[in-house]
Amino acid sequence: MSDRTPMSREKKPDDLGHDALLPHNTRRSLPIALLRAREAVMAHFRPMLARHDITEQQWRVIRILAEAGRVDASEMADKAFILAPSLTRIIRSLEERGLITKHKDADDGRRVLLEIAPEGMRVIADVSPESRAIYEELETRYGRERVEVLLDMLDELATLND
Amino acid sequence: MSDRTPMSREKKPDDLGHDALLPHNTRRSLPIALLRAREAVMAHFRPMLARHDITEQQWRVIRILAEAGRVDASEMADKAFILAPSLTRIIRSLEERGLITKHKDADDGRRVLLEIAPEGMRVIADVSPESRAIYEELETRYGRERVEVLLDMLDELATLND
DNA sequence: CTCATATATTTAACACGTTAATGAAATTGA
DNA sequence: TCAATTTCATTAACGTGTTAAATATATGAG
Repeated sequence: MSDRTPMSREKKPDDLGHDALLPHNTRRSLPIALLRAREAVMAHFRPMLARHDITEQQWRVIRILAEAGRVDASEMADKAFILAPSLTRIIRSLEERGLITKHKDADDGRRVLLEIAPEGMRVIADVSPESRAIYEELETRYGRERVEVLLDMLDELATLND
Repeated sequence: MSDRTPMSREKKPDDLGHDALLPHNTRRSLPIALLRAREAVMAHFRPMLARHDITEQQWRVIRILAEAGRVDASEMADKAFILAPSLTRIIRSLEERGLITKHKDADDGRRVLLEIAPEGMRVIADVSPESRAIYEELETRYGRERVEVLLDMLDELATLND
C-alpha cells in the first residue's frame, strides 16, 4: 500500500528557508523527487510482475537476454544497471528456476556467459505484452513528447560526470 | 570497463523494435532512466554521508526532524518516502546512536513521536553545509532552470495517479 | 617464464525495499 | 456498551543495494 495518512498536512513551511543551517525543503530535492517518480512508475508494473512471480530486476535480466542474446555478467550489470553482487544472486536464482543458463567463457575463464532458456522465453512471451500495455498507457497519460523530453533530461543528469 | 572482447558481438540492436514480442530498448525505459539518474545524483552525496557515518535514509530522517520538529512515524514515512518497516529499523538505529529520541503519543497510544536529539543536531550542523555545497554544484552544472523544470516534470509523473 | 598487477566474479556483512502477517490501540456502529 | 473494523507500528521473510574483501583467471613488464 503506497498511500500514507493524509491527516497531518504541512505545518509552517516558512520557518525554514531562512535558516542557512538547515537543508532545503525535501519536496524540491532531486534525490527524493527521482525516488518518488520511480516508485510511482514501478507501482504500475510491480503487481503484474508479481503475478508472474518475478521481481523487477529479474525481469530486467531476462528481458536483456531476450534482446541481446548471449551476454556476460559484466555486460549485464552494465545494461541492467545492477551491481555485481546483486547480479550474482539474481543469476543464481534465475538459473535455479530454469529461466536462464550460465556457463564459463571458453576464451576467458573469469567470465560468465548468460543465455535465456526456453522457460525464460515463455516468461518473456507472457510478460512482454502486459508490460508494453502498461508502458503505453503511462506514455499516453503523461504525454509521449514529454516522456521523450524527460528521458533526455534524465540521461543528461545521469551522464553529467562522464 | 564497459568494453568487452570485440570478438563475439552477437546481434545488432536493430533486429528488435520490429518484433512486437520483445520489450522496447532498455536505454529508453523510464524506470531504468530514473534509476540511473538517481544513482548519478546520489554518487555525489554518498561518499560525504559515509564519511559522517550515516546512510542516505538516516540523513533524510534527521533532516526532516530538524526541519519540522516533532513528527510521528507515519508523517515521517510520508515525508521521507520510506516504508514503515524500513522506518522502524532506521528509527531503532538512530535512537541507539543517540541522534533522535522516541516516545509514545499521549493522545494516541498507537503513534510514535520522533524528535531530534542534540547529538543529531550536531550531525545536521556538520553535514548540512557539505550537502548544500554538493547540491549547489550539481544545480549549477545541470542548470538551475533545468533542475526546476525537471522537478516539476518528476512531480507530475509521481502524481499521475492521484 | 615469472612475478606483479589488473580484471571478472563471488562472498560477506549490513542496511534498505517489499509484501504479508501480527499486535495493540482507536473508531465505528448497532 | 461492545463487537467488528480500521489504523499505526512492528515483526517476519525474502530480495536487492552497497561496500569491502576474497578468489580465480588473465595480462604485462622484465
